[in-house]
Amino acid sequence: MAAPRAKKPSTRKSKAATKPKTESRRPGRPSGSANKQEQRTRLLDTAMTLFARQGIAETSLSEIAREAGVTPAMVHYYFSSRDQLLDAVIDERIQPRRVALSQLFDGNAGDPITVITALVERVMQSATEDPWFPALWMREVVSDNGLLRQRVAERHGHVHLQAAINCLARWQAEGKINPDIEPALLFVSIFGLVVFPLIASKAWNNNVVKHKLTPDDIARHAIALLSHGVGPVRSRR
Amino acid sequence: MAAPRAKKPSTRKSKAATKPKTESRRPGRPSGSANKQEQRTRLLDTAMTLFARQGIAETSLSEIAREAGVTPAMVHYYFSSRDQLLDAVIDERIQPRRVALSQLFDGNAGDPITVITALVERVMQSATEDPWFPALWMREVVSDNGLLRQRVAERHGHVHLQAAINCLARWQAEGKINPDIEPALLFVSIFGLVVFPLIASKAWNNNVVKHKLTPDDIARHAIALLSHGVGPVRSRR
Amino acid sequence: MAAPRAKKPSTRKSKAATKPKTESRRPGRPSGSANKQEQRTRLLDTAMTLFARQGIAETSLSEIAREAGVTPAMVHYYFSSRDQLLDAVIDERIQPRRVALSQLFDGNAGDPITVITALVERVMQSATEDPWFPALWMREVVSDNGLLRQRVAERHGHVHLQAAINCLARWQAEGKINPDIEPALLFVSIFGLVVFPLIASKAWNNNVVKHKLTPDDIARHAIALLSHGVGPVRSRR
Amino acid sequence: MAAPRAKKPSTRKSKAATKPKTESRRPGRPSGSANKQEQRTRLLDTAMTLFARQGIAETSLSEIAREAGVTPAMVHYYFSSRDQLLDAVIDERIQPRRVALSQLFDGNAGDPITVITALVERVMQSATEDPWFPALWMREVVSDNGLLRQRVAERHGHVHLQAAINCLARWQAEGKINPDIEPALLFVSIFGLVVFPLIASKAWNNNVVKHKLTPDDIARHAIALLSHGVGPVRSRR
DNA sequence: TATGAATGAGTCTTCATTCAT
DNA sequence: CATGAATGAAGACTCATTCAT
Repeated sequence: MAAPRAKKPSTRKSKAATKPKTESRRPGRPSGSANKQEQRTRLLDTAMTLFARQGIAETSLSEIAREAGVTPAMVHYYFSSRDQLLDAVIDERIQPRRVALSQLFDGNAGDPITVITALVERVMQSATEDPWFPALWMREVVSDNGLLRQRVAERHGHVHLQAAINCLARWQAEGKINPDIEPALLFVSIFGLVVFPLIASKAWNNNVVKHKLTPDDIARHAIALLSHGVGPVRSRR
Repeated sequence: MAAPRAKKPSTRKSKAATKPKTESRRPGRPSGSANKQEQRTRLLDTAMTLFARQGIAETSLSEIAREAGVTPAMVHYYFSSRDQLLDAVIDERIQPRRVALSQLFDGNAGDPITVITALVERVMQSATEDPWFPALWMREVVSDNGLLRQRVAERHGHVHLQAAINCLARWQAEGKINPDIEPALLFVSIFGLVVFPLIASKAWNNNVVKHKLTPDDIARHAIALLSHGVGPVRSRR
Repeated sequence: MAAPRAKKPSTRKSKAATKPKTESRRPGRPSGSANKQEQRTRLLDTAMTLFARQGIAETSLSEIAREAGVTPAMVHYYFSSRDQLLDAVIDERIQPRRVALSQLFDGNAGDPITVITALVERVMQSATEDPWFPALWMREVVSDNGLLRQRVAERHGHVHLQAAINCLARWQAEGKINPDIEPALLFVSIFGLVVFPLIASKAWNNNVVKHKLTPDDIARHAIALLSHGVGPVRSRR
Repeated sequence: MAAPRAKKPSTRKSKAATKPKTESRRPGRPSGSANKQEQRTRLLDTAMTLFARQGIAETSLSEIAREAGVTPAMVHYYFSSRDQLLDAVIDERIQPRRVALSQLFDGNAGDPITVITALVERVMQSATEDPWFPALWMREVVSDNGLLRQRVAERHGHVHLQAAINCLARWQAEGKINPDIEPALLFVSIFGLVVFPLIASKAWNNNVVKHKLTPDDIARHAIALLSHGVGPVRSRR
């Protein structure tokens, strides 16, 4: 019935170091007595943060409750079960982003590079707005056995994705895209080209690489790669 | 001390559907009395399979034991603890692959495209040889909070990766690589360009895309993208 | 972190014979719905009883739960861990008694014999009031490797004991106490002179000794020994 | 079936600090290939040491094996079971001492004080010869729920003790002993008067008491108390 | 004679979930 | 509306013990 989660992750994972310990409010009478909807949102936010920080399976409801300063029973009260909490995560946080990203291809005006550049930037922006975005997406949404992957597909299918792919395929048919490229994979490739480096570089700074890589560096890198491949830029036309 | 793992994942996850249930041998006096090393290898293999299929946190030692047809106590006998099992996974399965992949850049002879193509093919080959490779790598090794990420870094650092990056940087300095590309990210980008589509396409077939994508399709796609970007191929030279 | 305890003691130990099996209430919805503090106290009482009856290491949390008619998880609910249960035992049962006994020397009025007699009687009384007192004290509090010894010292030190010793030393300086006696040892000697015989005689009756020794017999014995030593009473003055 | 023992005592007990880590021989081919009897004796010695250091329930057979530099299976080989190891401990280490101590009263010549003094000294000597003596005796042999108490009684009864008590009773009848003293308790009182202080003072030095108490101090204290009680020495004769 | 491999039973602990209040 | 109390189920781990070699 319940969704997987793990023991207190007393692993060597850099948790202690990572966790900024948001001054976990002690339970008790809610200070502002926020209305139900606000409270729910707050809990969901807390969940997203912890899910991204430690992984979904590694985060218990008690942990979420503690971090949000409420009782574990209250998390249940608001979401009925762990399972439904995950559904809420998907419906209210994941799916809207999926739609927003795919929609860039909707008014399939413009040339590929423009739209793709926009996509890269939109992804980058998402990552900046919601700190949970890259980690959670990569590990739980697109990973093969990610805890949300199957659920996302079951609940919302791939309609928007399909539309984007169709657009790419049309472009390819029109000769605007390298024919060796597989349109269905292109969308996810673009995505990977942003998220993968974003995450990989996170733990590196001052170690593997000398200077800290900014989101802009990563976006530029992705766009460069997508625009011309690895090779040096050839003379235009 | 112990690494995270999850309760019996009785989630909606398509587990039941996914699990091919390899006719889990019932425990009992060992039939073949394999020697200790073989037995250990068998257990490690089982662990890799389950870790890739369900995720590490979602796989209990009992599950591994059951799947391998031994008692849970025996898993302990061979690995002493969950923690050390993960260390074994890293030292004996993950790290060798990390090294092998990076080493392609060692004799940094040849031009970028050749080496990169070789890398793509080697990754593809790894994925074919070891079914656990893509899923485990993506979710546990490179994901931000992957259960192996930190541990891999702690145990083995990034020496080989560094060497590969240096090679790429040299090429860039020699004008063989697009200057807008970030060498440090390139390696992981190449990787992502294979693994991401590999995984993403897995659940799609007959759904998002009409024809089943073969490993070759994916490799061709990746190489095309890396060679020239999305744009149509320009006149050679 | 966890404190030692032992496997089901299915030894030859006379356990089965000894255990009066207090009609272990079956778990289930609480009949009387005692408030939390009462419940906690009841559990602590059960723990003290079993700890005294079998030893601390030999008593598992499940055993305590069973005896108290609750689930093992509930013992955790009330004490969080085996370790903290032991801390509760010390803080709420052991230390108060330590203080009470030492305090007899506080208003150091009166002559040695009077105070010492009072001490003997107070110890005797403790043993009568709390059946767990002698056994637990001897085996776990004062024994060299008793499971509580170190913990008691760490949590509460020896302040009161020190005060009592100071009082004894003062009396000795005033010539009221045999100069060959070591004041620091006297306190524990008195204690031992009551507890040791109390415990030793417990299993003897009708065996080593013909008539059952009452607490009074033991107290008289201890006081006689402390007052004049083994020798026959010499002419007064 | 098995006798109680505990988990790896990862308690706060000062183990780490206490354990002198006798350079635990690694298992392997026995160096000297000692004959069976010697080997057995060595194992028993190791067991006594650990039992005294940590308690019986807290010492696993593996621990004994490790400390002795043999395999756990070998401990079994030599003693057949945990239970029988305890029996060996009793028959070969405990009981001989019990007899030796009681025998002091055998040739009931001499006056009480002389014999009692001899007893105190013999106990003291035992404690010096065998480091395990005081701790083990107090916690496992005489404590109410000591793991050896019942077993000792079952295996060897109290014959010698009885003889000693008879001797004391006779002396009392002859007016050589304070009539308020209970002869049956006197023996154990004498014992307690040495062992109790011996153990209690162990952890104190430089803390509760300023100067380190030597065995001689303790013996003198015990004899003083036994000879004249706490009061100042009255005019001799 | 000795031991490596294996296991069953039992420990502490954590969690999602329920329910009466 | 919220929660304190309680529990069943499961997980990692440890140990004494067996047995084939």
